[in-house]
Amino acid sequence: MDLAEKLIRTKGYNAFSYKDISVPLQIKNAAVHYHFPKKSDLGEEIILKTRNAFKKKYIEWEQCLPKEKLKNFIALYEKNQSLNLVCLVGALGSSYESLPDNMQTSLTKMSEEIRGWMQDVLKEGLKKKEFNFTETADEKTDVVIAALLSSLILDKVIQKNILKSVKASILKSI
Amino acid sequence: MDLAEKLIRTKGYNAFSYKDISVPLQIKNAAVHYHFPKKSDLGEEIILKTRNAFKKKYIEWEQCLPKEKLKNFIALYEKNQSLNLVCLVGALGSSYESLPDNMQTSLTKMSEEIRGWMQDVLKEGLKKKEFNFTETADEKTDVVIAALLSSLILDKVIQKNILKSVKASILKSI
DNA sequence: AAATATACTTACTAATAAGTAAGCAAACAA
DNA sequence: TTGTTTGCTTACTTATTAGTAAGTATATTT
Repeated sequence: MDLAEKLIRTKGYNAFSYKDISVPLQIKNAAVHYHFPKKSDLGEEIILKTRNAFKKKYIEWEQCLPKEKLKNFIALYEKNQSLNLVCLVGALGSSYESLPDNMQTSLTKMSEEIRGWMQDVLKEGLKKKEFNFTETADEKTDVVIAALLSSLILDKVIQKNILKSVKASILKSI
Repeated sequence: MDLAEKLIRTKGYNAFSYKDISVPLQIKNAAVHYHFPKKSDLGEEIILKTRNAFKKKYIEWEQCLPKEKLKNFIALYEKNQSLNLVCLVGALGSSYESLPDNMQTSLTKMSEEIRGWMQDVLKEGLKKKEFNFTETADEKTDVVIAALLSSLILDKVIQKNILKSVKASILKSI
């Protein structure tokens, strides 16, 4: 699953095959099919795994102040950047129409959960006067999650540290 | 080319084949190969076409004030949204590693051009006191282009009007 | 009028893809 | 100790993919 996830997040879901997993692991193609009968089963499991990992994180951060939560969230992207990986939503979402139904559904649910969490963080920060941006929390949420998502893509394409700028801009404007 | 572009921007480069072009056009597979011997030739041509279209646009906007230029740029994304298409950089960039060399190169060049243009617009707006954000123009550039890019992806995944929020947030914070 | 270029079609090839059915060895449970 | 489950392998099938070689009809140029 780790290998498959890395492949999805560098080459995309449609550009990797079970051979890309079986060869490095020195097993046969059919062994992969034993664990994940269909490629979409593997794809869905990876989404669920990522979603659970995020859930674990934000439970861990529950006692943090909003600004700290936001910084922790950005740190997740910095981790991805250091591993040269785009985020899963970006990797899969850009070819949403080509995804099997079960993957579309679980990707949508995960994305909604992340967005909902960020809305809560920004609202809490506004209430606690830790933040004082002029937009509504919902509007700000969408710029923040959108900008972070793309920054990992643009990092690769432009080969500049886009995430660094995005982080600076978010923290200054919040 | 229009058909191929649409396929790339809905399903991704690796999820479409020449059959997806030849069948609707009622021609044979080999006819497509006659015009674009390799799939990567077609891919590159689409990038160059998009780049030229953008160049034409920003030359058209040369006399506009910075804020107007920014609004025109956002309107490009609104157009894409209405057609249910993600932008080309998002569609291709998220699977950058899987792209043929010639496509990587031309995608990078186009993205740099867009980013450079936006940097100029924001610097000009700052100088003319039309904008007064606290970040540097270079930092703000990266949030703006990143947020717009993702908004079209997230629109599909979350099925909410993310671009609308992003637009509102950008215009309020600038 | 002859030569040539254009835009295909027909008919393939070689490679790779996802997926399956049947068999087998080792671990484990009754 | 016998039976069953687990985790594979072997050996396929079927479909699709990118790409090509050779031929053909229609224009266009010389």
